Amino acid sequence: MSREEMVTILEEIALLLELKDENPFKIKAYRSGAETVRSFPDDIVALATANQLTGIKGIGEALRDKLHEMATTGKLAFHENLRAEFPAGLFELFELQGLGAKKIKILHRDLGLCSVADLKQACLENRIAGTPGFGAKTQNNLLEAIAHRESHAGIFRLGNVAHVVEDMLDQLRNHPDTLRVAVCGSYRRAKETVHDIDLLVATSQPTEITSFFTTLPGIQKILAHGETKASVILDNGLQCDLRAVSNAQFPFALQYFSGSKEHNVALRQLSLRKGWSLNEYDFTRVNDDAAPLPVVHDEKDIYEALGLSFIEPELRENMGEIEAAQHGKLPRLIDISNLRGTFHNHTTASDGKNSLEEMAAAAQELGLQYLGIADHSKSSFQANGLHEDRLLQQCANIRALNESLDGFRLLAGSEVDILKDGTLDFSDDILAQLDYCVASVHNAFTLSEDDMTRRIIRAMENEHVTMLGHLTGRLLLKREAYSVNIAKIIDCAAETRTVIELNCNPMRLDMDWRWWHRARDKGVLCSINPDAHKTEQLQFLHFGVRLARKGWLRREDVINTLSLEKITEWLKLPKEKR
DNA sequence: CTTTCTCTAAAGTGCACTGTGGCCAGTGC
Repeated sequence: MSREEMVTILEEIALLLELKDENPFKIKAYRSGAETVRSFPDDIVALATANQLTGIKGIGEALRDKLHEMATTGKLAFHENLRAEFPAGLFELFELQGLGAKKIKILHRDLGLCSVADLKQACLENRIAGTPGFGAKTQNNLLEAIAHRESHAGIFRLGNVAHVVEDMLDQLRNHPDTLRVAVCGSYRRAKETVHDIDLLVATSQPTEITSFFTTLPGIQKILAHGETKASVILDNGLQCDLRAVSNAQFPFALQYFSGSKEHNVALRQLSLRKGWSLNEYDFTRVNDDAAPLPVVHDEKDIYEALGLSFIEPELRENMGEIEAAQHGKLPRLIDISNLRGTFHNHTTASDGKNSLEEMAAAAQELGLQYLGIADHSKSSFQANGLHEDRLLQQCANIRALNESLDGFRLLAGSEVDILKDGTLDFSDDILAQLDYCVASVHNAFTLSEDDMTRRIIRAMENEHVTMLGHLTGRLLLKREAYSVNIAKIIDCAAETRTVIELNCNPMRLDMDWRWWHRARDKGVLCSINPDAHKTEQLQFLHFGVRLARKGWLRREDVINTLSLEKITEWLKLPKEKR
């Protein structure tokens, strides 16, 4: 049994125990046990098999024995018995906003509901309102939550599919009949969520490639399998299409399947003006008066032939990129190699999984020159936020640790909560002792747009607030952004010289890419921050850079491209001089 | 279920918000 399967079982036990109204601390123990297994630095499956899981914090006698049973027998009797008590479809009810174990238990026990489909039916038949604990409003909210879930069916976050996409690309690239390979579609354009994955291979043996593709591991179902095209559903439900084309067709197919549709429509119109018809295979002359056809070896040649400089895939949304390319006004986009450091990262002091030292080492390994530590503040109780004394102690620890580091620095910051009225969770004299500060909203999400905007603006007006964390609080495919007037926030950021964060956590990617172009034009600076809660999550920077590119950002628009020396100077400047 | 200021038993995350039902319970951060 793999580590992932162990984690899944422990988490499922936690849900089942919740349904049974078990001791909350027992439930918490299974959750934290799952997390311990997930992030255990050594081969935990081997240790569990040998029954050597002793002295690990969070794994006591009971979990040790259960992990041993899983590792050696491939299953867990305790889990199977528990599971047999409830219908399988009950679990999906946990995905609905506003439903927890208590209410699900009532729905199941008193109304006999076993799935989201059952619940929807019951809501429509007005059978929920009137049940003790449920009213008309709840029934309505549930219907909305169900609609929300349905609208997200079959959509995936960019960050959640990156791994499997890169894996498939590698496998296809290594096939002897492959000449060129690329991923197209919204993934290539760095949309924050994607519906499906479009892969493209240049080959002279298309049938070999499509057959090979359908035998790759991790495929749940083959939807179609022809000579030049195959379509599959992966184990995670993601649809993945492959097209095999000739080497000559490859640039056209790459351009066509990368989209967006709107961008391609505009491009084809340009093409027609030159007397050429453009499709996924080639250019053709529409009549004898048309100019001779251009020679095309790669995608860049297509754009050049149409009088355009090369348009990076991230920009292809027909949002001004074609006009800019006509006039040579495209921005030189930021690249991951431009990053020198990053802000907004957590440690074990609040809800992170790694220590200061471990985070510093991981950042150095990535080639960064500095890493900002911004643990939660005291009001974020659920995240074990720091009180003043712990914050100042951490500050001292960071400065001491820096003494032993060469060519690398930790920066002492805080992710300070913006309280309901826009004041901050720490007083100015505490904040003044930090190198920088990220201010974020973590509670009272339901304020009106005006109140929320005023609240955030008040925080930005504070001299010590270097940047604004995850502006809208959205969790992609899970929770809508709270209401806030983004245009006003951007204006205020420009005025107060407050940086806005591009939070790279794949769940967030907030502020949204659609706003960055405008913010940049007003002189607002960006900080690309992973919001890392463990060392591996520093890799989120890759997603952040792709979304920054999508927002037309250049190196000079992003403060964490500054060298350690420059950023140190910059942080010392009063805000109005930044 | 785990940890510990323990040795057998107790403690272990607090608060805001929403909706329901009559002032509290469930959910989410």
